[in-house]
Amino acid sequence: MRAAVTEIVRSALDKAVREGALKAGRLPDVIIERPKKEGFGDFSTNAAMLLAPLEKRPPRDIAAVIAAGIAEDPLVEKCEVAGPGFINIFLKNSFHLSMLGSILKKAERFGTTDAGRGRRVQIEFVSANPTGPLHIGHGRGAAVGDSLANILKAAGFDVTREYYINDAGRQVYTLGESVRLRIKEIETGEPVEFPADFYKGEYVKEIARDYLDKYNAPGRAGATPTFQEFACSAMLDRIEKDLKDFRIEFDVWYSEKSLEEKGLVNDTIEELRKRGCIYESEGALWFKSTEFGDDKDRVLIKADGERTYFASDIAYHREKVKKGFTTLVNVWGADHHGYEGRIRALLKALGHDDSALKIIFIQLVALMRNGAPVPMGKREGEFVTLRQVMDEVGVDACRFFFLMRRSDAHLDFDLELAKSQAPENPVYYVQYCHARIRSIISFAAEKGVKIPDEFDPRLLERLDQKEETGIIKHLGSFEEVVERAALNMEPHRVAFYLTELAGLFHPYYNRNRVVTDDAELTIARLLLCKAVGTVAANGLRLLGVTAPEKM
RNA sequence: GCGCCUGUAGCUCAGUAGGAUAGAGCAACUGCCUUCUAAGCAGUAGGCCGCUGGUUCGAGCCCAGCCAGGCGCGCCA
Repeated sequence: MRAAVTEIVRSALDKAVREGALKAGRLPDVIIERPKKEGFGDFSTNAAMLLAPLEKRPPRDIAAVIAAGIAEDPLVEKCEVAGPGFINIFLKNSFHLSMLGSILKKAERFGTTDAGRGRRVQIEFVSANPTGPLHIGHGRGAAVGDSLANILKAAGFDVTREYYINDAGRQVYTLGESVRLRIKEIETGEPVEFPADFYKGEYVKEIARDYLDKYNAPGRAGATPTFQEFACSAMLDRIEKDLKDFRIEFDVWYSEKSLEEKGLVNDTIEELRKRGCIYESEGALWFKSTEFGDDKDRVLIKADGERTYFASDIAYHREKVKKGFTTLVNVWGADHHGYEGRIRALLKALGHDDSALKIIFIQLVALMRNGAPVPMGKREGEFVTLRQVMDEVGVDACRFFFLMRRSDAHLDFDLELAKSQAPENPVYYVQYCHARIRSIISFAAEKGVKIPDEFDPRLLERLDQKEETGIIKHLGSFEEVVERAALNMEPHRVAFYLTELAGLFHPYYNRNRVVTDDAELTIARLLLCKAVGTVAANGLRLLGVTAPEKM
């Protein structure tokens, strides 16, 4: 929609240059915006103000020339110069009506564009350590990552979802040992003393019991996995199940352990060494990351010969780059922002442009109940799990709430609000918009009114109320919203868009009867309703939220 | 101390690439409505966009400095 208007303005500028009304100098990029005020038209441009210094003429004079050209376009109702030199463009209602027609035609495809031109994007998210269940913070990252992947796909990118499994190193070892102690506890019936850094959650006991059921059964023979292997894989199963129930599936589960097994960690260190980015000091092996903008150099191999976590991370990111993605997205908890510098340093050290890397930081979630914070014991593994929250409020509300705010802003998640079937709950407000439309359509069907697949476009001219035009205009901006959400990697824009759409539709419904004795008007309004329902469903799908038929 | 994020209406938050008189929802106040499903309507009120300076035709947005809150600054993962 905006593209069409951009074209109109551009050709008016070209024409002015051709006719000598403007100098043929460099024309600035045409910026088209949607004015906040209705009186400023459907679109406006500040092109004249940008040209003023180059033309050395008052912006309003230039605006008048351009506006005259724009006004000649058949799609344009009128074109005015306003304020310091804005050009306000008012489109003919027929333009909006044809927009509605094209939305109905595109149906579930409406909202998809080819802005990404098939460029490959990898988005790595969640990547929680398999040492405990997913908590509420992981949930937010999961919702953001998954929805962003949907949005990028809709905007024409080729998206791969990836989960990096930290199945090597100290933490999973400790998990295995924790399970071993619990098993001992069960077998001996005596309480066992647990070291401070061991995992003490209930899930460890469950895994211990599972292990005993499976491998200590009488008459069992054959190979027995290590506690570590068993515990890690059991934890991953749980995580995968939680995610699946949260409607998230990954294309790739990438194992940290496999990096080591394939010798990729060594390869990466060797490559860095060849590039002169490695040195030894105090018995440890260092990556000279400060040469590439990091705060301090980083240890890869400790004096005791152990690798650091970062050593596998450099190998992992080297593999990502080798796969040929044009964009790498990492969704991290805000507590990881200190890692950005070293990863960027690595990419630069390997000779790559680090601007391909985009890191999205997810701020913490504060759970609230009726406006008061829910106390979250951080110690002893007593955190609120994603499972608890999605079981309590439902997946739809949970996902929507995670996506209602910018990722880098703190989120107050009110459990009671999320559950309530009340207008102040934005999830129900939006979903109900869809359900209500389905209900209207089936009511019409009962009355024998069917929505035709093909119709005379002139029928839509009955949609002549300002409110109706307003809804159509909002529908028309959906593609731009998806595109912007994709390019800026801000899924919350879609959630806001949907809340606004519902906020336009509900009042319209309240004031206007759709199914009436006026057959033409009924069809026209049904078509409008259908379009709203389609866009609501398309938007909700991007968020991973269902669009119910009934509520 | 250094780095990152945040600071916008009573509350929770939007604010498009620097544009015009800064918006929404909730809460509050006034008056209505009860429907194709109740999640509504009309109106009112509410603001030093953390503070100070700068950049320019124009700043909530960009720059510098301060203030406040959160997070991070290991040969931890």
